[in-house]
Amino acid sequence: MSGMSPRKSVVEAAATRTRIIERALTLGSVDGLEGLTIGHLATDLGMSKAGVIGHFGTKEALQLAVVDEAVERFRLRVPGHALGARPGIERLTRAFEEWIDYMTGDEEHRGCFLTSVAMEYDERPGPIRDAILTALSRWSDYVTAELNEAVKAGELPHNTDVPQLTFELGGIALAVQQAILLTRDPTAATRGRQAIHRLLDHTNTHGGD
Amino acid sequence: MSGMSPRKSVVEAAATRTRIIERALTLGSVDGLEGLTIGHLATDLGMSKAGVIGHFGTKEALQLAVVDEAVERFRLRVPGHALGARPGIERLTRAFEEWIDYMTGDEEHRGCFLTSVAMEYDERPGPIRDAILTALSRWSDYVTAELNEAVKAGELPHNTDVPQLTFELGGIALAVQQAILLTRDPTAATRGRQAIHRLLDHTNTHGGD
DNA sequence: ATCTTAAGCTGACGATCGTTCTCTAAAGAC
DNA sequence: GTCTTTAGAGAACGATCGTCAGCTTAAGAT
Repeated sequence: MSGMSPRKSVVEAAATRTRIIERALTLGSVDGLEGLTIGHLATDLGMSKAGVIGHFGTKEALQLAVVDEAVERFRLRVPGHALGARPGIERLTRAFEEWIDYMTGDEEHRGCFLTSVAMEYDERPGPIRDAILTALSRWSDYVTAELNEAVKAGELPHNTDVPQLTFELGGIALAVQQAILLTRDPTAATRGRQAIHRLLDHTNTHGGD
Repeated sequence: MSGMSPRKSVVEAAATRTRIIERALTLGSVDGLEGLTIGHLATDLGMSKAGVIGHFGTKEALQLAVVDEAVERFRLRVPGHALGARPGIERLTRAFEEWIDYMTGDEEHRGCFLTSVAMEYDERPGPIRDAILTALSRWSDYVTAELNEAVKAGELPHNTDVPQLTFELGGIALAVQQAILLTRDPTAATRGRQAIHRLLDHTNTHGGD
C-alpha cells in the first residue's frame, strides 16, 4: 500500500479546483479568509497540501480565486434574480430582498461571504482588498443607476439624494448581516425588508419641502 | 552584553500592561484580534515574548483584556459624552454623533475597534464572542431605553417601532464604519449624521397612518 | 540588612504555517 | 503502440506560532 490514487484528467482536475474553492468558502466564512489554512483545507478534502496549493500556486492566489467565486455567485444570485423586474424601484427592491434571503441562508450556510471579507480586509492593503473594492464599487454603481432610473420615472422625488440613499441601503444590509450572524436575531430578515421598503416605497414622504 | 534591563516595580508593571494593551489595540485593528501575534507585539514593544504573555498568561486572556479595554473606552467616549444631554432624542443624537466622530478618528487611528471585532467573531464561539455580545447587548439596551424615553416624552410618535429603529440606527453606524475604513469616503461622517437625524428628528413623518 | 516577590529576558519545546522539491501514475496526443 | 503532460502524494524546508522552564535583578516588606 504505497501510492494512493493520483487520478487526474483535465476535467477531473477542474472539478477538484471547484471542490477546493467550495470548501474554502465554507471554512473562510467561519475563520475568515486570512484564517484559511492550506493544511486544514487539505485535511478536510482528504488531499495533500501540495495537491491543494498546486491548483493555485500561492495561498494569496487561492484567496483571490475564492473572492472571485464569491463575487460571481453574488452577481448571479442577487442582481441576476432581479433581472426580470422593471428597472427602478421594483428591480432594486427585488435585488435587496434577494440579498436578504441570500444572507438568511439555510442551516449549513448563513451570511454574505463578501460582506464578511470586506470588513476583514478594510485595513489590509493588497490585491484581495482591491478585488473587494472593485466588486463593491460595481454594486454601488448598480444601486445608483437603479435609483437614478427611479427618480427619472417619478418613483422617487426629483430632489432625492441618491448617494445618501445608496449609503443608507448599504447600512441596512450590514445590519442584517450582523443580526443574522452575531446576535442570531430571527427577526433580522423582517427588519431588513421593512427598512428597505421604508426607504424605497413611494409613500416615502421625504420631507415635503 | 548579557542581561538587558529587568525593571519592574508594581506601578511600572501596570504601566507595561497598559502599554501592551494599547499596542494590541493598534495592531489588532489592522490584522484583526485573531491576527494578533505575541512575537509581533513583543518586537514592536521592544520586549520578549515571555515578557508580553507573562502579564496575561494566555493569548486568549490578552485578547479578552484588549476587548475589555475597548469596551471601557467606548463607554467613556460615547455614552459618557452624551451624559450631559437631556434624556431621549437629544442624548441619543449626541451619542451617535460622538460615535461617528470616534470612528472618524485622526490620522493614526480610524474606525471603531469593537465593530471590527464584532464582525470578526460573529461565527467564532468562545469567550471573546461572548464578551462582544454582552457589550453589544448593553449598547442595544441603552439605545432602546433612550428611544422609549423619547416616545414617552412625545419626541417620537407613540406608535414608533423601537426595536426596528434600534436596528436601523445600528445599520447607519456599520455603514459609516465601512465607508471610513474600506472605501475611505470622506463624506462618511456627513452621510452618517444626516441619516441619524432623518431617523431621530421630530420632523420625521413616520407614515401618518 | 535580609528575605521574598515578581517583572522581564533567554532559550527551548512541539506544532503548524506556506512553499518547494521529488516521484507516481494516469490522461491525452501522436 | 510510445511519448509528453500533469494531477496529486509524500516528505522535507525554514519560519513562526503559543507556551513554558529557568534565570536575573530590582522592588517592597520585615
